[in-house]
Amino acid sequence: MNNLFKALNDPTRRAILELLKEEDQSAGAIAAHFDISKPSISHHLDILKRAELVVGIRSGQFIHYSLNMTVFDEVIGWLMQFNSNNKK
Amino acid sequence: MNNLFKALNDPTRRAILELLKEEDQSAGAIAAHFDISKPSISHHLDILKRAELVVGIRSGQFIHYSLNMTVFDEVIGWLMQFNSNNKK
DNA sequence: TAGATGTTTAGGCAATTGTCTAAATGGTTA
DNA sequence: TAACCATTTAGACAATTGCCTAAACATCTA
Repeated sequence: MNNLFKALNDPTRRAILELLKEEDQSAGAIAAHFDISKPSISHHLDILKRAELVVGIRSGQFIHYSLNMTVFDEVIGWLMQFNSNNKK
Repeated sequence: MNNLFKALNDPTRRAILELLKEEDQSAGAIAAHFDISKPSISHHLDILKRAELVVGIRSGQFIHYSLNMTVFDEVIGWLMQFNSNNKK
């Protein structure tokens, strides 16, 4: 849960997720959307990978990144506990 | 959205939210649950307040903190966009 | 008004984070 | 194999974060 919020706590990483929501993309294609160096994007992708929010699959020279939707449910679940009316 | 994830990206702050889910509490009562100085807890509360995740209402010397449930929906809404099947 | 209690503000410090450039790794193709 | 392209790793640096102690502020009560 901590890794998840850490990964989500950055505008660039959230933008990457929104990009991947539209279409799976290679690391380079992702980087092309930002005014940030490729190594930095690579680092962001690593953090997203560790949080299991994205998955990277190598295909030749390219590594194609895509969302791992299931993990989002975990965060949603944590947040949902506050919306139920089980106050003491 | 940025302030929200920033506020949520800390174990102590998330624990404070879980405490307040059970019962509204004063700043001092909240601090008593942690092995952290009161000023530090006060600072955490300030961050939660800025994110509008909690509300503090003074009652005499005490300030009673409670959750502002509505804001949680904003985060849930952002996360939900990834679970729909509107991929291109 | 003093003194006591609850909370926040101020200032400082170590750890973490996001960025960069340079160099290394993995894979393709001539 | 050599040149090339895609990506990551390494190392450095400034900005941010979370913690602390000391001091200030706010409120109540004697």
